[in-house]
Amino acid sequence: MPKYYLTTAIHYVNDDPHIGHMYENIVADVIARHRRRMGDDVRFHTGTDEHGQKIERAAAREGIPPMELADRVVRTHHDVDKRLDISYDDFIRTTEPRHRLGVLELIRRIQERNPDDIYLGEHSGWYCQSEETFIPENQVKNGVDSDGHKVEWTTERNYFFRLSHYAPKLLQHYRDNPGFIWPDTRMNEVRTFVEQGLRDLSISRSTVKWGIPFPGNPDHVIYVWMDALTNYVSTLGFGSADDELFRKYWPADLHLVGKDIIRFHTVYWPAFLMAAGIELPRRIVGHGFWLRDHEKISKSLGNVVRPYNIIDDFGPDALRYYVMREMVFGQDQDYSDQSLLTRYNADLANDLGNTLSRAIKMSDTYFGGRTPPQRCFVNELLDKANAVVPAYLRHMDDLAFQRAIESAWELLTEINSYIVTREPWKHFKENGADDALSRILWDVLEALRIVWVMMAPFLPGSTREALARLGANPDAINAADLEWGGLPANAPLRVADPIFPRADVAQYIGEKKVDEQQPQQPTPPPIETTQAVVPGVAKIGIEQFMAVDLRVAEVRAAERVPKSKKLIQMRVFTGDEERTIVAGIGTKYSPEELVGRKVVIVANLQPAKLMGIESNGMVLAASIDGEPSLLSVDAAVPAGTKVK
RNA sequence: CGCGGGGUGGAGCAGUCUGGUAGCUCGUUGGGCUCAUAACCCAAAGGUCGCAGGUUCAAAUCCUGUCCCCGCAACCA
Repeated sequence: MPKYYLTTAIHYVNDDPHIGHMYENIVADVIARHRRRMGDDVRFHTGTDEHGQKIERAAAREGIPPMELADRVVRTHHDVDKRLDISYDDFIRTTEPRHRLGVLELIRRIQERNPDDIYLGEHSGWYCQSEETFIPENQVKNGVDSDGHKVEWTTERNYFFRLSHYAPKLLQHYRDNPGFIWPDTRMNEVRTFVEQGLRDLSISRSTVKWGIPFPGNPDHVIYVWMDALTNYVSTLGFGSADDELFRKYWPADLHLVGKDIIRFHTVYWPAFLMAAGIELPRRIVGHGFWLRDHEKISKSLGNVVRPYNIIDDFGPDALRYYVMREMVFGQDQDYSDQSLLTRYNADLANDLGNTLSRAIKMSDTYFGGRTPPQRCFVNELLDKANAVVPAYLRHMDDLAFQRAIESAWELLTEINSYIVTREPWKHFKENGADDALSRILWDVLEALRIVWVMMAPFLPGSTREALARLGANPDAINAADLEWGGLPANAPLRVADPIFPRADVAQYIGEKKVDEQQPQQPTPPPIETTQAVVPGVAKIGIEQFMAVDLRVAEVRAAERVPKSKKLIQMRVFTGDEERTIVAGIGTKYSPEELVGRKVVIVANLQPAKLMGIESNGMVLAASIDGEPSLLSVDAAVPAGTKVK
């Protein structure tokens, strides 16, 4: 029995699961269920990534230990996975001892095999004392970070991984294994990145406490990505006394990840493994994102999607079906409850569910609650099934889930068409429940059974129910069950309520719209209020305010900064001199309309370089969601006038 | 010339690698059926495949140029 090891990325516990997490787990689950029934010995893992500074800080803001935050979010992940019927074999948390063993073993093997690959080096950057962390260059302004804390240029000694040595080996691996990264566009992207050369990677932090201590130097914590990636082997017992699973299932056959972290999985991870002398995973698959109105979903935009209501009201299979059917695998796709329910009604209620109802009802009526006594092995439904099933299987293997579902639907459509053409009700009236009618209805039920078997990985719960109603074995969903002839004759079947009751879309959207706009009630309060200004700002004295030199200035010339998105470079007259100011207001204002305008500026700001241009001051503007609105004064006020 | 994705009937999308009558879902219109969840079946209307050139017997598809939209990266002093 061939083994098949697949994983999702482990999810970061700084937030409750949303549509993105759900999607990734659903896709992995569909693959896992499909591989299982095709006869593979499947191992399917998911989990959570719980270390690192973000968690440390998020927990600190709530005034709780990091572990408490992690525990809480992990519970919601467990809960959501359960509600979505995710059939994972193991769930790893990076805070577990077994994970720590795996990470330490990975480092040990690298040090043993390639002693030069991990070395102590220096890392320089803006360091913030109060937050005990390095602040990215772009968040530092005038010696202060975005939260207003003082930063200093600091050099820290860190452990580094000699990633630079692995660029040629990685490129060779990409060449030798064209299927290593999927889809191809991602492969091209990664290859281009690696061809530009790789810099060594800092793999320890002395400024973070929440993590795994670096071996031999407990002042350092292992960098979160090195920590996190190792989950794929630590779950299998790598580094522990019992590594039987590791020996059996590694290398992974498929790592399923979001396209945003494809680089970590196709560059860092393989390089670590090469250095440690461990076999590389067979394939990394990067899926697309769910968008909202063509925009990326993010917490700061407040458009996070958590379709818990949908799951509650329509069942896990409604969501599972929608995400698998609607998204071209690998690409981005818009999410909306509206389109989900439209899909649900059109496909699941009207087609799949309704066909089940009508077929079962007829057989129930004509053949006394049983499947027809006569089976049939020559007809157009059989031909259609024989044509469709291989195509379906091919699409499943190609990760073309959308097309696989479409293949199943080809047969389903044919069934409905067949019913109308044969008019079983008319046949029954004219001839009673004779052999011919028996064969017609058995065809219908049998073809329908095959449709459901094809849908089994996507709709696990509903499929069991449907097969039971059809008089078939609810667990018979394997490759052999895709062949014509599986439905027993004269077996009891069951009439029941619609398996997918139609949704009143307009009414539902009207009532439940809250689900799209607001977080769920049980959701903890937002953890990171990104640059939320108002509440936390400290009071300052008048003398501090007076230290700010605000002045009226006249814009004399303005032009866009080439290649920037929103930067406008201006020459402004401040009463006694002209100076250059660069401002990020290009999304709202054009250079033409700025010229001649009077604006208010901070005249005594330290100069700063933006896109290589020195800016001497800041133009004041009120901004709503990043959309600036300039402060203005009466035209009569001369340039240079002080503002207070 | 930073990296990448996209522009196809009213809406949302396939198709582009491997040129050959432009396809799917929803919606609209007409007809049919009554077994079924006002479901199902048949048919119709509706597209200069962003724009301009080129290659070819033939271009949504290949090549060149160009415009627009969206992510990422770098900038919002």
